[in-house]
Amino acid sequence: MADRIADFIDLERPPELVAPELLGCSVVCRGTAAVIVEAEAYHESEPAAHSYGRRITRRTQHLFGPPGTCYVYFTYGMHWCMNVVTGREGEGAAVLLRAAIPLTGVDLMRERRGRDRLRELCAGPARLVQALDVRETDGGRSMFDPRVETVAAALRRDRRAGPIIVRDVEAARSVGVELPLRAAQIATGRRIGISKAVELPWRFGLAESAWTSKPFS
DNA sequence: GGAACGATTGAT
DNA sequence: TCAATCGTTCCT
Repeated sequence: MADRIADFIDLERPPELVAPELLGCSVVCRGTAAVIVEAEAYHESEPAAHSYGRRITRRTQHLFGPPGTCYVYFTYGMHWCMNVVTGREGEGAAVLLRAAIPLTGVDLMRERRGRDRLRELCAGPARLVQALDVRETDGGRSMFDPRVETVAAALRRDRRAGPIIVRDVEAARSVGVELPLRAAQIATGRRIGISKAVELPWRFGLAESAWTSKPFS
């Protein structure tokens, strides 16, 4: 099963190469779906990463799992964020999903978020997790299944199933994202909310998109 | 044991 | 600009 993940996207590479390829892919979870427009790369070799210094704790254990694993963490005493593990098992690399365009189950998202404005439902890592109802217990599970290739198929899974990522060209097109993306459509910049390794341009996003957590300047 | 600090968000 | 809020990290 794990070997077939490579048929989908080659996740066994550095996060700064995987992150831009996740743009335009759809995350589907518990009756909702959204198209990814912003993501950041983190690697154990730089101090902004939770895996820096090979710190393997209860919190970070899934960050060292096989590529495709979901890493969910709690922060600021109240928020949860989700990552996709990349690289080799035990490496500690991941891509933080930061923003997406709501695609399916918008009413559910509004209910979960307690907010109405479409623009703010999935624009931010903790907002995205809340809108999709991603849970702590989803950590450690794979976010890829080669048998599930479309948003519709992902939505047909067991309602209790956690987040899964698909590359659905039609779904992306329905919210104005044409795949494959051209290089010029991918913006890069400094990662948000960190105080170390701030110079790395490892934030990736859909250029000019109104759906990112912050504009790329 | 204790202090400081978050890969954030929403209100002022 | 600032408070909320609590697990993790790091120091004593």
